[in-house]
Amino acid sequence: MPELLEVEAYRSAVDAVVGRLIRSVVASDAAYLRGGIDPGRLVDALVGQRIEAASRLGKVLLVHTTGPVLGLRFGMTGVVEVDGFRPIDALAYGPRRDDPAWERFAVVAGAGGLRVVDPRRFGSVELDPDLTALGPDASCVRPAQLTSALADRRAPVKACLLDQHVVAGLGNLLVDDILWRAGVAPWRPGGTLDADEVAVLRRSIRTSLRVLGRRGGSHTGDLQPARRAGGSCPRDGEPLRRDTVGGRTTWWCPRHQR
DNA sequence: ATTGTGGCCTGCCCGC
DNA sequence: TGCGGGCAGGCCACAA
Repeated sequence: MPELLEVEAYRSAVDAVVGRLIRSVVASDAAYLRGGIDPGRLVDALVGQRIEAASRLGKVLLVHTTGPVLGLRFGMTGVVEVDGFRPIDALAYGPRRDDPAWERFAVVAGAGGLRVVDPRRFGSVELDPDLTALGPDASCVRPAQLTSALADRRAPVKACLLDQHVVAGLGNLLVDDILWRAGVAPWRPGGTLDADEVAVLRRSIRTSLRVLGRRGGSHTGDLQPARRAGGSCPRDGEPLRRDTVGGRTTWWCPRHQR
C-alpha cells in the first residue's frame, strides 16, 4: 500500500530517533536486502553510527547516518514501527493481525528504534541507494516537469503517472483518485493531453495529496468506497468501469473522465 | 527507447 | 470446515 502519503508518515515518525546511536541491527532476512550486500556487512556498516536525519523521495524512506544512508522501500505491505509505535496501524489491504515472523529488518537505537514489518516481502533495505533514476517527487512537481514527462508518451497517462522515473511517489490508489478528480480517462496516451489538461492534472495531484493526506492516507480517496463491483461515480452516479491499465486494477468514470 | 507482460512473495477472501 | 482460485496499494527483468 505504502504510497507517498504513507511513507511521509513513516518519515515523520522516524524523526523521533534522530540523534541516537545505532546499537544493533537485525537483518535476519537476507533476501530483503538489495544492492548485493550481505547481512553481516550491512550490520557492520550501521552499528555505531549516529542517526542524523530522515528524508523521503517518492516512496523511498532515507535514514541518514554518520555512515551510510539507509534506504527503505515498503512494497505493498511494509509498515514501519518506531519506538513501538506505528504511524499507520494497519494498511487498508494488508493483514489486520500481527505476526512476529513478519519482521524483516530492525534497528536498535537508544532506548527504542525502528522495525520494518512486511508480510509479503516486496519491500527492501539498501545502503546508499541510487535514486538518480527517480523523477521529481509528486508533492512538488513543477508544471514544466509534468509537461515534459508526458510529452510524446504513447503509454496510458495512468501508466505514466505510476512510472517512478516520471514522477516519484504515486501508486495505484492515488493515481485513480487524481485522474478522477482531474476528469482525465486513464487510457488517454500521455502525449495527447493538451496544456490545459496537464495544468488541471497537476492541480489535481496537489489537491489529492493535500486532501487525502489530511484524511489519513491514500486509501481515503473519494473513489475508494466505490472501488468494488457495482460501484458508481461519487460525482455523477455513473457506473464505474474496472479495467487493467498499466498492469494495475483501475476504477474510473467513463462519463466525466475523458 | 518505450511499452507491455510475467513474476516475485504471502495472506486473505470468496465460492464450492 | 477445507480447499482452490483469484485477488492485492510495488517494482524489476525481460521481450517485442
